[in-house]
Amino acid sequence: MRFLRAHAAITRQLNADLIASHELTLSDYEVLLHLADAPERALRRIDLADRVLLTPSGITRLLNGLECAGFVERGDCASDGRVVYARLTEAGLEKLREASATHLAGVGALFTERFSTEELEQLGWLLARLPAAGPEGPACAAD
Amino acid sequence: MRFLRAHAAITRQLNADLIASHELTLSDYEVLLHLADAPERALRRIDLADRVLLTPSGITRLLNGLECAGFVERGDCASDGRVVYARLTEAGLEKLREASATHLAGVGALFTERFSTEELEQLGWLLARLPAAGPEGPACAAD
DNA sequence: GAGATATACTTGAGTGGTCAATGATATACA
DNA sequence: TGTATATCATTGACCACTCAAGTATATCTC
Repeated sequence: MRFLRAHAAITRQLNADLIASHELTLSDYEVLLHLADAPERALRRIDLADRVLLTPSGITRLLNGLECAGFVERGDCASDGRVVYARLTEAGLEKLREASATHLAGVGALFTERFSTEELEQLGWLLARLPAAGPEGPACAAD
Repeated sequence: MRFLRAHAAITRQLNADLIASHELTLSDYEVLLHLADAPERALRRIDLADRVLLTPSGITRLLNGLECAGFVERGDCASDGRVVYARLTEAGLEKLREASATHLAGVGALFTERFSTEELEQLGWLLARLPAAGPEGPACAAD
């Protein structure tokens, strides 16, 4: 209960901050982040879906927005005609850099300034035992 | 990051379980739970909004569904003409009882069986320091 | 007691996402 | 080689929710 409330409140907050300052959804941000971290700055849509916990159709629609804004571009795969890569553009990388300032400040206010290093470690350790918390993604150190 | 992922995955899971077995959203469930715990089993809509972290309009629409299903009824307030109470009906209480079996089993699988009592305490203690985690609500012990 | 201001709720329009169905390609195997 | 099955992506229909605006009632202050 408290866990659920806590998260809900936090995501809202971070999301609102991001939208207010950069017109980017928290999901948008996460997608950009994962792309920036991937080899060639490109990822198959389905892998993206896995990483940000969205359905494939959610990813399609989200990427429509980012492509339209010029932050991400589509790319075909030579060896598999079914896949369509999402590749981060220079503009997207730039946008991510700007947005990360906001986001990291928000995260800082919520976590870093609120807990000691040991507490953060403890928290991370506990949460890692939840299913689907999955392997480390980019920027885990900060969150 | 991990925190956000963990929560997102968990809420989805619990929500899906609840919908599959009782056609109830996780928010619906939380509303019923708060009502059951309130004096007279009734709450002002705005208080409900605070407790389940939804906007007033979200509550209005959610309650439309629950009223339509007969789980909640509207009630005027004698001393303040603006407020409309949401009161849990017998059917609603019954529904809550059924649903809580599912929900608590889900929570159990995710938390209770995964952490020791001390760890749960630790987790609760850490999370309580997050903003908006707010005061204890009903059933906090289990979550 | 008459505004001005604040509070409780609802509504219309829009958003971010889901699910189920579809099309296209890839893989496995008789 | 051809058919069955699985996988990747997209689309249409829908849902839960938000925001901004509107209505109605309450409270405060002069």
